Amino acid sequence: MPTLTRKGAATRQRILEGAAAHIREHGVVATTLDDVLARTATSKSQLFHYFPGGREELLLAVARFEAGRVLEDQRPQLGDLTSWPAWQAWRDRVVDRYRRQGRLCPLNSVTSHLGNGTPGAQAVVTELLHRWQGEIAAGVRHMQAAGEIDPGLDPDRAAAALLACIQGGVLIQMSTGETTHLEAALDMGIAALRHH
Amino acid sequence: MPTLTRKGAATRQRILEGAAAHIREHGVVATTLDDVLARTATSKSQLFHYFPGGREELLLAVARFEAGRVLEDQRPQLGDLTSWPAWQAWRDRVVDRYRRQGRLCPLNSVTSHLGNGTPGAQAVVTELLHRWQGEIAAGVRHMQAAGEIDPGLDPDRAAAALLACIQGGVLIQMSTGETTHLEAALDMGIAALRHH
DNA sequence: TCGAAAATGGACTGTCAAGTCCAAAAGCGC
DNA sequence: GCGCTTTTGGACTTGACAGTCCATTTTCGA
Repeated sequence: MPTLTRKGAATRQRILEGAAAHIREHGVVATTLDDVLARTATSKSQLFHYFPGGREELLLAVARFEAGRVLEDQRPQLGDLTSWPAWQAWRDRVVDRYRRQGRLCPLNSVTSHLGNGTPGAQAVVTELLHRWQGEIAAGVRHMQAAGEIDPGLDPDRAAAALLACIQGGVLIQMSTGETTHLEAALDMGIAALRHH
Repeated sequence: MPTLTRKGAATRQRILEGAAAHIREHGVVATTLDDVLARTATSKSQLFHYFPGGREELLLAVARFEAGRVLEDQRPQLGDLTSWPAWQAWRDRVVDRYRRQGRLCPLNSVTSHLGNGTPGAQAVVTELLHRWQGEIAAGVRHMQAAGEIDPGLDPDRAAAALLACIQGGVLIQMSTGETTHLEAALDMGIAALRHH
């Protein structure tokens, strides 16, 4: 593994971001290496220099890149679920994020194309889900400590359910283009926390 | 469109089911027309005779085929959500169905590969979702009529939320292999109906 | 400034799979 | 059984795209 010079690192990053952008716009299936090359003004040898594993390695890198954005896009609300208005603000932020994103979910797209069973893809997704669920659970615990949520509720299980609500809502949005299901599911999930 | 003889219809069906089976086992990406031909003991000309649109038309047909199974696999419980034990039985059936299916969701796989925006794919999925949600909503209404659910609850919105719970739970199962999220989300969704 | 290591350009190859074509066989209404 | 339509076999064409290779240029530490 050769050490990267400043220029090399920049090129690698350019390829990665270009690939991510192209995938976000056109989907994985319609993204060839040549597309990425053209868009980023790089050559084949560069791509294979920085991603020796070729297409597969590049896709995995894109998956990691996109996974990193998911939680960041929910900041700072996700880390501050300390009051009911804060939960509502987070809910709005999530809905807004996915409404903006539109019908394409790059992460889902990439990982399902890579095969969900692939070790690499699986690692990226499960780690994201795990952290996501952990942050929600932390919010639940905080509300429990504040006496706002029944202490008998299992925070992890509740967070798991809420996470599924989001995933399902987004998945449905992929097909319908509407965020109504996402909103309904999130509202129901949060309401369930309050009235357990 | 030539009229199909008995033999022709059988061949067409054989190709369709063979393609669906191969996709369920190996995923869309790893399914070529030649694979399908080999498995179904047919020739190229036959495939293009019955599916003039080629691969794309075949995939769409597979999507329709798989979509048709989804609700059928939830019978008879889905059509009979008339008591809390019945809801529980349905919940168990859904969990069981997806546990059996394992990590591959043929429908999701096919449609996301076809592109969720494609008119054909979109029609198949939205119609399935619509009918699914309708059946759940009918169950909610029935329980409302029986005085078991708060009549102030919007049945369609509740059904939308519950549907999102399922979709999200299944999506997470694709990556993790576990049905814990699906179970947690369904339980929460049904509990929300009771305690609204 | 010099030389090794890294970065780059781009032509070239090989593979694989979708889709075409035509001639031969089988089915079906009469 | 006759003739028209449907069905079938399978070779062939075409195109696309991942991945390879090597010569050349640039970077960067000593």
